[in-house]
Amino acid sequence: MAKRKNISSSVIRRLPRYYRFLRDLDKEGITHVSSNELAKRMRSTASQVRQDFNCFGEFGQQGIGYSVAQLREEIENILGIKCHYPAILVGAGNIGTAIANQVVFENRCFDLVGVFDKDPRKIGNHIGEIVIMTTDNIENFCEKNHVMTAILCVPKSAVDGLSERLYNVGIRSFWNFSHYDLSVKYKDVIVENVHLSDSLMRLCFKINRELSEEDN
Amino acid sequence: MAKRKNISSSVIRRLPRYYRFLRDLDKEGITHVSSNELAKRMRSTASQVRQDFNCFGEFGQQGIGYSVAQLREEIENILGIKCHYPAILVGAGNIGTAIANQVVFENRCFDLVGVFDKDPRKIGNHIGEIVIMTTDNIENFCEKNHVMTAILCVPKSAVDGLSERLYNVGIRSFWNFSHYDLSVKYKDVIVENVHLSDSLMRLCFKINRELSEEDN
DNA sequence: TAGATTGTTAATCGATTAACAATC
DNA sequence: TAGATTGTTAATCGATTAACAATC
Repeated sequence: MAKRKNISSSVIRRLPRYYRFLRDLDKEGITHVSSNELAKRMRSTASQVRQDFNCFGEFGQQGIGYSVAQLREEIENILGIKCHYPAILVGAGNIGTAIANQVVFENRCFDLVGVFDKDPRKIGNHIGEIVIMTTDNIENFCEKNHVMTAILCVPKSAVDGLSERLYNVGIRSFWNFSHYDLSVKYKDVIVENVHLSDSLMRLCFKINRELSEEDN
Repeated sequence: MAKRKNISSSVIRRLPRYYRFLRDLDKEGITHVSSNELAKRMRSTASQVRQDFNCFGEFGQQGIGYSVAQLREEIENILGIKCHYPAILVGAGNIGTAIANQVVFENRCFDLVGVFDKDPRKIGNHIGEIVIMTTDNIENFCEKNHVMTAILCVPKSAVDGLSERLYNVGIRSFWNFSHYDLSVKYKDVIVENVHLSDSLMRLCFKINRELSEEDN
């Protein structure tokens, strides 16, 4: 690990992508890679690759490049993938259920320990092996289970009240799928937003721009 | 609309968020807003707000501010939300189904005209009013229906072959949920990526960083 | 040794912030 | 008119790219 500068958000954004490409290289049986080769694969630049890695330490060897296995391991440590943070998911609707099944159960850094919904018809149903509980006693559950992170898949109207309750029992990190900007209300909170409709609007914008350029 | 500079990706990233906040202001019955007020709400800066809007034209009035309704409308036009692009969704698994029901049916820029899956057991099932079809004849369907955009919710292993087929029938815009970097392979393609597991890893990283800072 | 490639410093480029004249 | 706030130019800050000495 070593160095600890202030990592810029640009670098953070790229980290998981490095990890993915290194995992692929590893699978392909490639043992060493130069910043130049890696950059080509990722459509990045050798300079950027080296600068990014140098935020964290010196992982390469002059004249030779980087050991794929070692670099992969380093990035794994930097990301902290081997941690186990107890997490809950709130809102067992379409998205919530899909996220739980397809992403959360497969990830290695967060352990899903509870799923909550306010719809009485859903209470008692299962997601994986987890029983859906009512949100009424969510505070107790969080305290008992030392919940670190909440995954928010509830509608916008419900986030405000809910996030406040979770904040009050000490939860300070959120994976937020709702159309609500948590960081506007709380500033000592870690938030990763997945604003799906924002993403779709950006796609729309890019298409329009492309089409209007063709007209010229 | 007016001006047409090269809009930076930083500005594009922020556009849908402006749109959301303006919609909220509108709902609250607020008719005028200054760059300063808007910035406060969004935890941005007045300078940035004005700079961003000025990429597209002059929407404000000195001494008074911006008309919420007008600005909202302008951003709607900039984003192109009122367009109707025929889109297909490929991969009717957990995520695919959730995305279709919760995001795609509710958006206004893309019309979902077809859903595809290769699993024979899913063929014939419905998502909303749309019947799930086999991917075998996806090319024909795309051509007949002038499909503009593909939403990719298939596993990584399937993306490579599938995206090639879609590219070959002329599809040049993708909303990509798979762990695969389409833009590495095709450079004349518009891609919006939603790499969910990348997002979760970033959250993990940020938590770890926070915790290790507390140790100091 | 010669060639390759790193780590790192310096140069460039772009994005954000500050300042201010124009004007409602 | 005086106060407020824009649009826009200039200054600052940060991120990316280029360059190169160190070294495997």
